[in-house]
Amino acid sequence: MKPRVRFAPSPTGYLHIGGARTALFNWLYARHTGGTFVLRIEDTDQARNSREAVEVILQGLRWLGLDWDEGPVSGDDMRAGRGDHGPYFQSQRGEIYRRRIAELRDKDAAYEHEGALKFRMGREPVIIPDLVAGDVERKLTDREEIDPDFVIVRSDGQPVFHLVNVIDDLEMGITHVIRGEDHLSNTSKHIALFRAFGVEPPRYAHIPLILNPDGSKMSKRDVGASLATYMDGFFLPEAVLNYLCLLGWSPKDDRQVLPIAEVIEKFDVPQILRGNAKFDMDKLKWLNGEYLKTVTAERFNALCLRELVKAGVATECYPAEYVSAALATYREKYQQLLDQPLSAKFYFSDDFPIDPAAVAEAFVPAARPILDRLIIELGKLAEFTADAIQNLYKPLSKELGVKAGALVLPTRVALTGSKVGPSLYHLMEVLGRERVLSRLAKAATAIA
RNA sequence: GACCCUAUCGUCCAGCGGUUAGGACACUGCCCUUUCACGGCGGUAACCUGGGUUCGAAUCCCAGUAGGGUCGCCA
Repeated sequence: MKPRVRFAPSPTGYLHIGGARTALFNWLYARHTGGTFVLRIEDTDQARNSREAVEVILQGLRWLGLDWDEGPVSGDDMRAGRGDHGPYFQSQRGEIYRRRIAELRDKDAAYEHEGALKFRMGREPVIIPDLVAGDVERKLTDREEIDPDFVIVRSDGQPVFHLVNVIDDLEMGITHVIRGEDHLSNTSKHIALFRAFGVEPPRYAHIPLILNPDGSKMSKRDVGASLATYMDGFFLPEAVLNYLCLLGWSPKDDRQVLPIAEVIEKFDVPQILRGNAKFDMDKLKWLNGEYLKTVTAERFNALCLRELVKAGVATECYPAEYVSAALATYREKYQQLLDQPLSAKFYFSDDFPIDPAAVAEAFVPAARPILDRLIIELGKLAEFTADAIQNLYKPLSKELGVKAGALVLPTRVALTGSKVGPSLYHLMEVLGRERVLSRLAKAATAIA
């Protein structure tokens, strides 16, 4: 029988990075085994539910490329969905729950207590055969020792998580439950529930949690906790996915950059690591950079443009070829554009930020004759290309008996307002002779 | 308080009885270079502690310690 796995998030309005990894591991296992990946929305908590919150989850999974075989297709139409084990929203499965609750009552596995319905839990330790942690013997805690039974239907008639989760997994024919380790202790309850229904529980695999760098639990407000951070930021989904694969799983061959197809091929549940992992944004960024190197100019430009728009740099009045040529000079130094998007403004406006320290260092009196000479020579250049400009600067510095930096620095500061930036000769070619000459002239005048 | 999981460089992983304990990120030295990057070549840095088992333990067992999780009419 082919495995059937599921990702069952609660629509809270954001997709947690840990949740994304849980989805990833389920997806990987399904794809590795040729099984089925089911998406089920656990929206029993009416208070924090909305179509938008469901959309956040669907869009997050789609962004990562984690396609599901069964489940909702949109948050708007909760009736529509792929698969024949629906509905895939718990809020629409009331009838199923009622039937199963009646079954437990009939079997005397549950009883009423203060308006609620409680499940008769055994007192013996439960063996949880976990694919990651091994056989776990779960004994009762001291509080459970007093009363091992637990509520499965609230006094307001709403069934609780433990119950609906088990019923859904049972009805949907889930064979492997791959979920966060925070559920490990509760699994004894789930196993007991399955047995009460007269069904063997699925196989369980509890994966370790993702922690903050300081070791604390990663929660909503922590840096990098929400997938939106990456979707809205300068990140490639394949890089995020790759990083997540490396957190708690390893290809065993010391490689870091792995195509997802290869991960699918190698992935298996028993190889998942047992310990929690701390989130390392630096490594994710490095990995992102590795992927960025291989991406098409179109995708790269789209990311850059989004950052420029955020920073208020208008590019729309420039020809597409110009914008694209300008962004190309940031290809190998995207980090700079990211950290300081305004530093790229010199391409799109004469009113760009100017670093006073750079001006003080570059526009010394000795720079005046150099700039004047450069203006003349650049004006005479037959072709205003990076190569031609470079071939002008090098000999000229020799002729003037100064280091190349003596020409380069004033030029760079005059053109960009900064000491750092893309390759000077290339950015000059992109900027074009007219803009270059006018900015150099302005700088030369300022020195005098 | 009880129960459960975990424990190799700062971080993520490799190691599964005998290794100079390996790779990556980060940090750092040198080279390349018009700046900043990229890249290339190096460097610093780890087996939590204490008992066992064994000729021999990072590797197996136990305890302690530490970190995380769970014990809800939250999911």
